Amino acid sequence: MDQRINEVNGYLVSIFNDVLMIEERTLQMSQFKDVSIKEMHTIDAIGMYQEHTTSEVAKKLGITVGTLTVSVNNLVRKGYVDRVRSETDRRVVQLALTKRGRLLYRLHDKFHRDMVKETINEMGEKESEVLMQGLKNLHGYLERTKEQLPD
Amino acid sequence: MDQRINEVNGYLVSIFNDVLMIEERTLQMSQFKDVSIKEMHTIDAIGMYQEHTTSEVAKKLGITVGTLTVSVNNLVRKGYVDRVRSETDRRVVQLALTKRGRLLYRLHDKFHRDMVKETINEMGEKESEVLMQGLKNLHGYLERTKEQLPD
DNA sequence: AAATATTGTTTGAACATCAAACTATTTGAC
DNA sequence: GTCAAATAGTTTGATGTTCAAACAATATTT
Repeated sequence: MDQRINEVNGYLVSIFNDVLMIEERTLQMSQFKDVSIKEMHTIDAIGMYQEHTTSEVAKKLGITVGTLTVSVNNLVRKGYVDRVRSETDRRVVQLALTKRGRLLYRLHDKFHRDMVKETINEMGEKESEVLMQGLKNLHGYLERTKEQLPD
Repeated sequence: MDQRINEVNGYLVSIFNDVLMIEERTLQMSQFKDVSIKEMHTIDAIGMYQEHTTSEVAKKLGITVGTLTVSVNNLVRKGYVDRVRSETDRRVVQLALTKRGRLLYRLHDKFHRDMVKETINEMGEKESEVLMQGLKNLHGYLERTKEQLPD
């Protein structure tokens, strides 16, 4: 049992590191060299479809609003994000991707989907169901742990 | 199938973010408030047992040697890491954890192990085997992807 | 012995992050 | 309706992270 725990733990850690590393390198090799991995995640959190406020995106990313403002300044300057003041509440800023931002979003999304697709294709229907259940358990445990943390 | 991919992908992303967030918050609440999550991973890469050179640790972390030198400066100042010049090759620096560094290492390791243990305990022997197989597949795919990247 | 290679450090520039002070706007209390 | 309080976002100062490039010290090769 202890052995199993170490093995699963090891795979998880490796997977985390590899995904980040591959994402980062892939970006640097693409036409989007001016985007860091953190900026990529900000673009991902802003999302393709609806507009989202600064506060919403900051919460989703788990960073402060101030940090996001700075990052969005850079992304606007580089042409990936648009800032739009809300008409109904002039305090609110809606964030949205530019055309170029959406192009990058789709590229990144494809990387993620291909990664998972490849894994699942090697497994049967039943195994992939169990894998998902395992991830769901892990996710549930983490959500419960998060709730126990102060504020 | 497409739905399954989205679900697995979603869980993976959430798990990544949650683990990082929980690790960070747990550190801030502990007696180790002066250690960031990045520094924690550096401590983890230096490891409990053998000494490792600066180059080895940098490679493991996927950062440049220069970046590691700066980070190790801080960790030495804060009392978590010792630098020892190799006797056999005076260019080489061996990195090792101090007593306090080892204490933190064990705390972090326990967090990881508890996280996985909880998940596995909720599953039967067979399911945990399948979960591991899934993670192994994913890991294999990532390793192959990594090899295809230039240097 | 001199040229070359290796190991690590330093430095300058850009980004990431937070907390706290600040501005603009909206909401609520009276 | 006005004024106080709350809310949304920005700015700023401090610290950390990261890389590339220049550098220093040491080891290896020729």
